[in-house]
Amino acid sequence: MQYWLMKSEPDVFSIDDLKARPGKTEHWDGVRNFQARNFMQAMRRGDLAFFYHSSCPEPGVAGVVEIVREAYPDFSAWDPKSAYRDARSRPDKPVWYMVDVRYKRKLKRLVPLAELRENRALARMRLLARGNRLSIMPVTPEEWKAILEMELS
DNA sequence: GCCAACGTTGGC
DNA sequence: GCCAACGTTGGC
Repeated sequence: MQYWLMKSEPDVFSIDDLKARPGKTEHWDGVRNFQARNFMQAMRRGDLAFFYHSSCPEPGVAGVVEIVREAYPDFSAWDPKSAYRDARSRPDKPVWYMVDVRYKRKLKRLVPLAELRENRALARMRLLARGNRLSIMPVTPEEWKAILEMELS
């Protein structure tokens, strides 16, 4: 079992949007970065991920989701109406992949990025590394635990 | 294979 | 809106 963090802009898709979804499940499309894609392909059913809100007034960890379907081709890449369209990826030769996630819960409060930066237990967390732009990344069990503790403080 | 130019991410 | 940092592209 592995832990992950997945970024989403809440204006586009928030933890509340996921919660409101039929079956509380959604496919995580639109990842167009190779490193992030590779991490998604390493995800396994049952893995847990933090749902992180980015590019918004208060960025931070908003909730927990479960991976319920492992990587499969991201069909938005060949949807002419999609903003994520990428002609390099085709049904017979997909380049981009997505997973399905299911809502588990919202944290009791949003744990803001600013607080994560203050927690010495997270000093080496990938999310906090200088210039980090990855939208999908692994989280260590220690980091996972530390963030869940912050939820209650 | 190098690397400059460009586009994007994302915090502030 | 600004800008630092990074990934990608494309000329050579």
